[in-house]
Amino acid sequence: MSETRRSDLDDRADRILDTAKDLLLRWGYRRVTIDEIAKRAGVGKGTVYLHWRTREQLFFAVGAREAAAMIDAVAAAMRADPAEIALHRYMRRFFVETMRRPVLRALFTRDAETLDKFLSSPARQPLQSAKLLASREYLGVLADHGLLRVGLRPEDLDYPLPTVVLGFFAMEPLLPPETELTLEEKADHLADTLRRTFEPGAVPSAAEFAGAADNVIKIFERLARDYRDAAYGGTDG
Amino acid sequence: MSETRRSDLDDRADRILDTAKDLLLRWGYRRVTIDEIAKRAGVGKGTVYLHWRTREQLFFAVGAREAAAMIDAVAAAMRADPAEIALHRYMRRFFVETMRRPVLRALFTRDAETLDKFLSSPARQPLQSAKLLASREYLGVLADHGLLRVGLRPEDLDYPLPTVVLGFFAMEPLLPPETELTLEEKADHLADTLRRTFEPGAVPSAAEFAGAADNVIKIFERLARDYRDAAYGGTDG
DNA sequence: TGGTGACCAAAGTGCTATTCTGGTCACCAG
DNA sequence: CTGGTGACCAGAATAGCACTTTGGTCACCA
Repeated sequence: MSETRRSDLDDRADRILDTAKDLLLRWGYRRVTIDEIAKRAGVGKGTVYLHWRTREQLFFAVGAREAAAMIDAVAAAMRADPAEIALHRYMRRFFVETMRRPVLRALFTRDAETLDKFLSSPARQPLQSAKLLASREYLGVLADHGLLRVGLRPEDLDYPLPTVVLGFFAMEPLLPPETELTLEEKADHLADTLRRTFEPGAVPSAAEFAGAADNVIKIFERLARDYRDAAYGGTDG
Repeated sequence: MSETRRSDLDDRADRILDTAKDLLLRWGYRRVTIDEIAKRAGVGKGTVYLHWRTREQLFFAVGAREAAAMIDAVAAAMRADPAEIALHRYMRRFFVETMRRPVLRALFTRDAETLDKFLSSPARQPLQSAKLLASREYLGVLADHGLLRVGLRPEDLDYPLPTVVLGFFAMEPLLPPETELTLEEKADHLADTLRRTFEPGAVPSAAEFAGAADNVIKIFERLARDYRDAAYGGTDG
């Protein structure tokens, strides 16, 4: 939430991204044209290309901005309650905040109609590594503060953690329509699974969370900033 | 593995299914024609239709027969060692045996090239419910014999169990090619997750497994039979 | 009477003409 | 002079059509 200096250009970028996001959700990736976005955002088509090099990068920016907002929400929760940095609490919130944002939900549940080839965008590459790095650092801090099961090293989670989380996203489109589970209940199951599988048996003390919270929050703030930079800087960095 | 009476018709069905499976794996769902299957199986095209009503049902039968064989392997392992009925051992083997059978692997990892619209086949409906029922019964037996965490009722697993398992299948196509994890290692992670999440902290005694094993094995034998019936009886039941 | 393969409708494929749209850049308003 | 624009163009997407393939049937036959 730290107010970085915002230029008029960023405001215009936001207007364009708002329009693009709106049309993306209403029409789906394929049907939205740059012309239409420019018209509705009240700018010339060329102006769009002053911000992003290609159509693909523009839509990537839509996703990156949403992701940044989602991570902001995660970091804010951690600031409000240090216990929120626990793996199961973090991933629980990650799940809920992602599913509540239509663009991200479509991304994570692979809504083909909305997203199409959006996924394979090569623009995601640099952010993928930023995300991986942040994840590694985060788990490192947890391990250092005894917030992972004893003997569990951060890299031990490289495979099983994303795999389990993926299951909860991938299950969404397969759930029968009459399912009565709320989003919160699903999130609880995810949290329960992660806590039992990866966290210590005894609940850590508030002091242990407090000691690690600052570092963890910094990691997520930086990650959010990386996403935002990727969204606006479009052309380079 | 119980030898049910096999007719000449079943032998012919097997020859056709063998051919269909072979071509399915080599050419993919789309390219395989009924003509080609009939020719290679040494029967007339009309004969294929004496066994299955549609092309879709024929390929469904290919999958059902594989599934039956996979469940046979699971049941055999349980017969050899009653401890194999534990949830984490069962799902571990389920995962390994599924991934080792190309047809099932393609099905579970959603290999689009091989399978295409194979998935949405309405013929799967009746087996889905058979599978669901078997799963419920199995979990019921586990609960009755103290092989689930105390307080955990079978229906409590309806959502989180398939969800976690799904993650391990869905992750497959997303793993970077240079991953060094073996199938066994992945299976170990799955087993570990399930054991910690759903099973009692203390390892149950051999007697507890032995008491439940007969019932559990019966459930899986019946399920295998249901799959086999669906594969051959094509037209009705 | 169980099995077959010629037959047919319908779906799929390849090809061409036409439309659409991402991306550029000469030009202009402030 | 400079940030912004929209007419313009190449190449990609789409529609339309002729032609081929193939799932499924059934009259016939060994």
